[in-house]
Amino acid sequence: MIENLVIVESPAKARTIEKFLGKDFKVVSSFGHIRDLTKKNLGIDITGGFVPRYEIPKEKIKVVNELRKAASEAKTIWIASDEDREGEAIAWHLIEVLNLDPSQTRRIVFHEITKNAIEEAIKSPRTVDMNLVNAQQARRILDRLVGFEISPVLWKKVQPALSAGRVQSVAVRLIVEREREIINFKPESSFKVTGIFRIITGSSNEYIKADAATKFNSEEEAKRFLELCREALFTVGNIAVKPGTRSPAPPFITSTLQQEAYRKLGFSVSQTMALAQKLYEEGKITYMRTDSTSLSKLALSKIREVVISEYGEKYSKIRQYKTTAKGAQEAHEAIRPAYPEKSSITGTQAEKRLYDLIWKRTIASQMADAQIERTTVTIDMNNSPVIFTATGEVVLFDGFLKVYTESSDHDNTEDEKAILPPVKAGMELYYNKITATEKYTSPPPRYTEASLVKKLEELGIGRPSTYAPIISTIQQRGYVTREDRPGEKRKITILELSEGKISSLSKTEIAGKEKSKLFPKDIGMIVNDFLQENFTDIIDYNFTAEVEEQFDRIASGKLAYNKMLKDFYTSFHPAVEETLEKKNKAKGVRVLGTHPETGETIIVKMGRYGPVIQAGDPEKGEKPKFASLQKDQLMETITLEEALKLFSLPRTLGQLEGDDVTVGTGKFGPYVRYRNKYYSLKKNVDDPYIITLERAIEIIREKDKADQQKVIKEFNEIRILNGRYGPYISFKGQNYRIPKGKDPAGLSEEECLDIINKNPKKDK
DNA sequence: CAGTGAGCGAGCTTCCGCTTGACTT
Repeated sequence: MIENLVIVESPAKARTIEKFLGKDFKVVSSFGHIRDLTKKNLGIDITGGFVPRYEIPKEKIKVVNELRKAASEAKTIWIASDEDREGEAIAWHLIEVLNLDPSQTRRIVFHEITKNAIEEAIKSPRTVDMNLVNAQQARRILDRLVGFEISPVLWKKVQPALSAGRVQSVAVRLIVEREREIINFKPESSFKVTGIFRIITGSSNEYIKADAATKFNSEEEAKRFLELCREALFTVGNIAVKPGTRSPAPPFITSTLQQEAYRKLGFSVSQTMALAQKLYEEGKITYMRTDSTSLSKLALSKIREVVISEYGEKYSKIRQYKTTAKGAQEAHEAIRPAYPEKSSITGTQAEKRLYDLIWKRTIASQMADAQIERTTVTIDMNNSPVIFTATGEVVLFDGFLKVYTESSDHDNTEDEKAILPPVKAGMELYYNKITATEKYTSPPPRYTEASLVKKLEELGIGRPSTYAPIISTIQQRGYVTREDRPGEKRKITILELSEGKISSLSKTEIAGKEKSKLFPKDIGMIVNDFLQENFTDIIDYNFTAEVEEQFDRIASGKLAYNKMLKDFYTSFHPAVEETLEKKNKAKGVRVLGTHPETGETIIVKMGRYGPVIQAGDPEKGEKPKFASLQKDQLMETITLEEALKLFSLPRTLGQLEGDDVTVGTGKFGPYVRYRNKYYSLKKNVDDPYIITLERAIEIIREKDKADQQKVIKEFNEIRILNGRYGPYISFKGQNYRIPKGKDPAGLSEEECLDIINKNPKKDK
């Protein structure tokens, strides 16, 4: 018999708490929720008043059995799940499932994991808050209704295996709408003028870099201005010195950690979370799924000690940050080092770097403001109203900047903060060089995983535990893809005034180059438009915020959960029925034009295997021809010209030793085909539309040569090959590893068979 | 590895939010 059993959500938390509580307490973990709506069907009795039907998922049966056993052996049971909506529901499910006797069950919560806080919590137990539980049930049921009623509509009206939901559909919408803004964006160019001026101070020359405050719309205007500059007398006008301060960013929460780890370390959202999980389990950082920026009292005083001993008293400033995230539940502390005095840890390189980031951010958050002096100098011209301005920045006191500066999403390479030379008003300046550079306006940026999380958080959509899964779901469904794009070359003109001469040169720059950005795919755009048309309210950016308000009213006992659900359902469900009944299948059909030779109508649509262009209308008795779109083409932007080009493949280039050499493009990109063998074209080198027979033969010869070297030995169906990871055995489409210490070239057929039989093949 | 785009129908797919392991290569 155990005296006390404490149940928490996380096993790592259980381990920590057990240390504080002495031998009368046993601490176990529920591993999150233990019960959920039935998986196979809707799991809700709608006519009975939105009564949920719960079941214990298969993977949770073992945990539940262990909890049952532990509970039956304990005198008093303390349920210490998180103090938020989900945590309260977990507590209630535990009581129900374990059939706990209320007289020997206590609900407790603690806000920080310290001996003191836990002992305090145990002194003041309470009962389960059923209003809060009902708010969670309403949330759960609403999400199930939306997901399980709309998804089947998509299976019927768009494509099988698609999905829709309160959160994922909005995430997709953000990406689709951003892409459309980019598609419709028309870049405009103007000329930005920058001068390097010389001042004479004593015997030496010093230089000052300044930008003209006016931009010029055309090359002619820019040139005329440079002509003025050639003749102008430049003098220092105004000198304005402004003191300023900068304050540190608050400690990390899940979303800001994901953003900074992406910006500073290049980690993906899921990578960051996996690393943070590891650090948490090893007791190196506090819990990594949190929406609260607050730090415990104990942590604050520890951090203060670290700041003072490392940097001195005047660098220290205690700050408590207010949590600003919409819908934050604040069940945990901010993400911080468990032991702030440890500025580094042992572990992999990635773990060390993430820890370092968390440590710096936490320490900096408790440091003094930086004191800055910003100087703006204007330079006047005697023959033009245009002024030049130069700004310089001097850090008078670095404060938190000594440790950490937050990064931004936009690369501000131009924003260098120089120190200005000593100038006085009225001083004469001489130009050294003045350039007018053509600059294009840029479209709004595509989302990265991390900036999408930021946006979702601003909208109050999704939770710290779901940001990473949302991103993988919308990619798995094929709605969006994370990709690099090479960008396109663009010509720009630069005018330069130097030593009285104006010269013009043209340069190329790369525009629209992208790395690891989220792009919508055709099916994502079709589903988005379909939802927009038929379920406008659900994918409204404010939908979550509105239902959250109602959940809050349920939590405070002002609204009955089934009343809320009934009101929602009576307006939602008819839209489902009506869409099923009246709407045609959404294929995203768009007419591109007519074929210039045959006169057939060319359309683009979503086919069974992906987006296709189609020439000819079967309803007019024409036999349609099809061609798949290329990976980088969108149904929304493909032109007639590009579409016609797609029909030109596959084509025959000519003959090699009496057999045809053809070129086409397939599932894995462009290829050359010869005697039933495929040869991939080199990426970014060969183009299937313009490749010559000579080049194709070169590719064939190269690959054949490589393949010959690939085969080490051959016995009937057994082949010993050289692969990417070294030699291996290939037999009937299965690959087998050669045991260490064996010479691949020296293997006999029997030895090979032996290896094959010892490694039974798996069905996949 | 590299094709496919007729139509029918059975049986399957799906949500969000809590939490960590199992499986090998």
